[in-house]
Amino acid sequence: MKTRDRILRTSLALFNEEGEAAQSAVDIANALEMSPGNLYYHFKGKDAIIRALYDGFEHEMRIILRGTRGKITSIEDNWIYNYIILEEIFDFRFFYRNLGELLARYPDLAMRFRTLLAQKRRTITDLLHDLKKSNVLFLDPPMQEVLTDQILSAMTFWLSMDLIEGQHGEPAALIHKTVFQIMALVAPHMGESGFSAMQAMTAYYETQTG
Amino acid sequence: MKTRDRILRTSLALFNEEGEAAQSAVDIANALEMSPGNLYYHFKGKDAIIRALYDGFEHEMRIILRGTRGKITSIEDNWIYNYIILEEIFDFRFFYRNLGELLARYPDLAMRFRTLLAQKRRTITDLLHDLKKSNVLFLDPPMQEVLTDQILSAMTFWLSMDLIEGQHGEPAALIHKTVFQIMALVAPHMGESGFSAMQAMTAYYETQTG
DNA sequence: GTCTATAAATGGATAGAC
DNA sequence: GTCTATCCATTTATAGAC
Repeated sequence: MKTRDRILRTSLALFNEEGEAAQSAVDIANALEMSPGNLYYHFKGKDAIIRALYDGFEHEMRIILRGTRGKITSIEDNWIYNYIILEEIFDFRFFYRNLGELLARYPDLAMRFRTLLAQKRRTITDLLHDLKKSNVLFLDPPMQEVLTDQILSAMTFWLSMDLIEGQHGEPAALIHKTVFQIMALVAPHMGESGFSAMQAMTAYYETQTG
Repeated sequence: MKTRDRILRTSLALFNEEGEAAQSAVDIANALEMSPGNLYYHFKGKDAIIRALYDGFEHEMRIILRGTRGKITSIEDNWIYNYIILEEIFDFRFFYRNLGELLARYPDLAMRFRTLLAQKRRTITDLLHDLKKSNVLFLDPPMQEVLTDQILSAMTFWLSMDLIEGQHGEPAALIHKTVFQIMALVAPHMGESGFSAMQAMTAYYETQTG
């Protein structure tokens, strides 16, 4: 593997496990058993590494967001789709655990992240629209706005909440729990079928965790 | 005013406006037109200042959380109560905009914040319980759990979301919007009256924001 | 491409005079 | 209580040898 890629891989792992703030350029070099000088030959510094990592994240996320135009028409599809998004976020969790800090430090990334968030918002809107058309969901426009915000928030801060709460369990369980919480935001708007769908989800959730 | 209090007041203002991470001990001293040495005479460093500020926040918040045992029985009471909590959080917004960072740096504060969060959770649970008793709300226990999480999340990350989204408007409008979003989490569980209550809230919200 | 060595900058902290 | 002066530690960044 090329040195550049090794640096990115190791940095990502370090950031995810120990937190981005705790790692200096020298720490990264040490973890790679490489001199700081060499690290600086490949990347101008920690900033450049973080930007390169964000490039990767953004690229992947855009593919996911674009990949499902009009294909999500059932609650089950929706469930899977949420899973895919959350898995991707989890792979770059260092970024989401430090959002405020990072976006304040890199205004260019802040702008790009906002654009990505707007894209995500559009995807959620489309998705809710499709579910309404399939008569799975019943929402008036203002409530749809609010629900979109709620989903977007849940998808952005689940990792922060986990960090705050302390006891970290299995990543799979955390992602599963978060998907469940997102579905629970939608469930109350599913009318008659909503109650039973929620029951089924709860039951399913219980077999997964309890 | 005592020097100690001047330091706390100015630090809080600086942290809230410029972000905690951007301020060094020397910056704070400069803002107070005071030597760093003098600052260190009163506080062992930025750490001690932050801890003192957190003491204040925790004290106030505990009073608010305890202050309304069994007094919230209507949706309107609930609205006001949310307002009071969010105003208090806003006064110490630097803390909430940097939660991850700060709690990682001060494990003792992390522990205290978790305890406070648990207290808040209990308050929300009690509150939902009272609203159920008053026949305003209809929830089965698992859904109540989920709704509690949703409310707690909304109350914890509204400032982060505002920071990310960029264009900051009036603080009052932001708080108002957040209260509305929290009420919108509850509204779908209010049965027949829920729809009309939500309509009324939306109308009211619209008159407030334009 | 990779290393060693070192400079430059920053922020945290203290001693001692007033 | 407050100031000046200074020191220490950490991190970023570069020059030049191999």
